[in-house]
Amino acid sequence: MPELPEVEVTKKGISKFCLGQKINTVMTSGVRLRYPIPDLPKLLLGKKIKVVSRRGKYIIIGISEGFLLIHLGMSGIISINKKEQKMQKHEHVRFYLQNGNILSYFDQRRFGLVLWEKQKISEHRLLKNLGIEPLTDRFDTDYLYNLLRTRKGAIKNVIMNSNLIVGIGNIYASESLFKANIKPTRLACSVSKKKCAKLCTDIKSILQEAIIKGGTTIRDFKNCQGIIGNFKYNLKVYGREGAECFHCSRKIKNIKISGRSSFYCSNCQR
DNA sequence: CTAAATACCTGATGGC
DNA sequence: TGCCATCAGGTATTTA
Repeated sequence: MPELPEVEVTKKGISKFCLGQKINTVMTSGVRLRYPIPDLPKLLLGKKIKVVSRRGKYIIIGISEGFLLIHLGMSGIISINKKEQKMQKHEHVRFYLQNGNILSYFDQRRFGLVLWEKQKISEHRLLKNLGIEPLTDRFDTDYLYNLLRTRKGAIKNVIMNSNLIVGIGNIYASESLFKANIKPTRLACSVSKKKCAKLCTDIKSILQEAIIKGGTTIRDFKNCQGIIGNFKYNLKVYGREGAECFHCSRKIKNIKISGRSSFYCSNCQR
């Protein structure tokens, strides 16, 4: 489900409710996510939330003496509410905060994770090999060109590889490549420097706009206050198989690239 | 080293 | 109604 924009929206949303808050109670489902959930009640009771940040699609919550590392997988949602109720289906972690807010982590498919890390967070095995943040200034034409020039795989796979660039998933890969007029199957090494310049700015503008729109909700995604994202109205190719290209009116195609649906216009993208 | 396939889950959907 | 196959926003691990 969530790519960089959805994770950023989630992170921003929960920050204002949790920053500086002490954790009064912790509950867990006892069900295993991608990895087993650690003994959070023992670890976090009475501790204070100091910082909330994001690295790629990971949310990092800094709490006295350690970090909570959270990933939403395909179906994860973090919600904030105030009223007490029974643990719900697919609710795996719940924090009762001092200010009365209850923060819950839901994940239907359980591809996500909630881990506790006491060491330096950037050294964590799941974070240390992550690629560049696409919304930083360091991610520019030269950086992208140098990344692509040596890769023989499909450009779509390369920009989705989180060890190279973080945060771009199946939706925003298709959308960025459409905007840059690059066919998703094109070999990365065959993309010219001029095209790299366009792709670089298009990736940034797509992600930025998606954040502003509150993310993309196809089916499940909601921000921490239960509000869906509206970037789906900006989608030009994703999910539009058989519909007319907004630019040239030809039919949008859907092919599999490494097993993932990939939408594009065979006329506008080369 | 790179690139593609596989496995991990639940649930929705469509064909027969 | 039921059953089966396929699909879904991710990614660590395995295989080639």
